[in-house]
Amino acid sequence: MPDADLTTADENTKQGEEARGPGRRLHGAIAHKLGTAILSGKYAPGDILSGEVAFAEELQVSRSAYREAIQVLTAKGLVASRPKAGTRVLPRDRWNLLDPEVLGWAFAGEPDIEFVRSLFELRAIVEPAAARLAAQRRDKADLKAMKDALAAMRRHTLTTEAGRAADRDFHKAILQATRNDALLTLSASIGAAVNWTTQFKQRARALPRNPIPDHVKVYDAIAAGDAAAAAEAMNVLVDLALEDTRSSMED
Amino acid sequence: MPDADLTTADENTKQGEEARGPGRRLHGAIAHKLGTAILSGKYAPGDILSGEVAFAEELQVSRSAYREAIQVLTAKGLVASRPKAGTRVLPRDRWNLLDPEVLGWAFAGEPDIEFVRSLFELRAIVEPAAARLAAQRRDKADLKAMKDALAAMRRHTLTTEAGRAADRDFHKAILQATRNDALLTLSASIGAAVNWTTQFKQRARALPRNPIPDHVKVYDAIAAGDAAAAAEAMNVLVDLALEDTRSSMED
DNA sequence: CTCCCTATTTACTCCGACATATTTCCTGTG
DNA sequence: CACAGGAAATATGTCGGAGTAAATAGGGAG
Repeated sequence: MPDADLTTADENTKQGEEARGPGRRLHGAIAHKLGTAILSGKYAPGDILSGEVAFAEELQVSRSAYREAIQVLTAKGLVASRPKAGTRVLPRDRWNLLDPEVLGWAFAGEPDIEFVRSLFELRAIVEPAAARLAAQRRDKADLKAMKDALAAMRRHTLTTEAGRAADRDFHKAILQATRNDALLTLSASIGAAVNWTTQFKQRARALPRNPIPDHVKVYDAIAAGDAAAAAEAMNVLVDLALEDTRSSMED
Repeated sequence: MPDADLTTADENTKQGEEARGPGRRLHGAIAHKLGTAILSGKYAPGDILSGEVAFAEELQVSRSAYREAIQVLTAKGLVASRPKAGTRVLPRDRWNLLDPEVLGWAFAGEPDIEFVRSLFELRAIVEPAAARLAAQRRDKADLKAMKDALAAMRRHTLTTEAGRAADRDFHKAILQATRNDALLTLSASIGAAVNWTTQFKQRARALPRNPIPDHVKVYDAIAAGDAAAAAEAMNVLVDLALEDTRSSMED
């Protein structure tokens, strides 16, 4: 049972607009709290969060707020509610792990290293193929977006937030060039995951090598329309990230 | 604006448990209605669904029900609500297209053929790589699950629902053998999409070729632990589906 | 004539109570 | 002793109202 009160919910009412924090609404804060609890394993699949009124009292909020939070969790496939039976945590394979918010919850506490590995493995599968398609379908605007992102990466290093944002922009530009909405959505999730990992572990040694030349190789191949070279160049990039993840697993 | 009343919501109260219909709850029905409206383009990104009370009256439901529905849409990244500004439809790149429910909404009306193509393209990228991993990591239980699914596919043909379910089970067993939760979640979405397409267009000519031998080749390669052969065999499978999608685009 | 400050309108957010459906337990019968 | 039917208990689903934050429009000053 959650013993902590919801004093953390007070902060979100203060910060106004587009905060990325625990949730800018009351029910958002509750969803964050419950979501992290589920993702961290505090509530295992099959457990029932019985007692709508009990939880509402526990969290010092009205039943409506608690109910809206449950609605969010239900929408993401984490729980399912049935009258009398209570709210049950669904099995993992029903969870929508690719949801950016769920990803945030997964990385809020101690992220499961196996899950991080699976995400980078997925990235290693998708991005080279995306680079291949981008090489075939990119237009001038796409190339300009990639070029701008590269320039920004050179100005700021990857140790700064601006530099990491430029890195994300570069990959996003590639995904946009694929003219594939499903891929684009997927990349948004993966990008968020990568962002969370870098934010979680601020390890300085994470950049053992200058990433710019590898990125330039990807760009050149896409600009030249060489699909095979683009896929191979991107393969080098993501394999480096995958290796980095594997090495950090041994810590 | 939605002119139809929500009499369709009555049916969901009757059917009890795990119905796959428009929504087994009232707010679920509203979310379905609004979700399909957004996915079909009836409400374009940037449009505001202003008037909580107006919509609630329009739909003949209470504000709470409408509000819960909006909460679901918000959780899936389709809309964002702010005081005074109203509820605004977010740009497409914020949408969680991989959410099974969103996929259902996309296929509820006239599915966008470009989007269907992008989904099958994603499948063509992911599944061969998944087969490769499965060949390296599968154990006896995985192989048994695949074998059982194959047997079920032989018993029922793909023209029946049971046969298609067996097909999904086969692919799911492969994805489970990858030991990759992110891939598994993704395959659930893709499987739902494939299911929706077959359900949407009941074209008899969609099966020009006996799919069993191709599936057996995938199974044999995975059982043998031959990663390259597994990837190639799966490639044949998904390329056939992709070609089928492309040909149906010309209708 | 333009810019800034203020007040009003507007629409979302939160709250507490009522109605309803379902599960479980108990009792009676075969 | 086992099974079926009914009643009670409990959680979910629904409803209308009050509070609050924000955007727009209007007025005043520069």
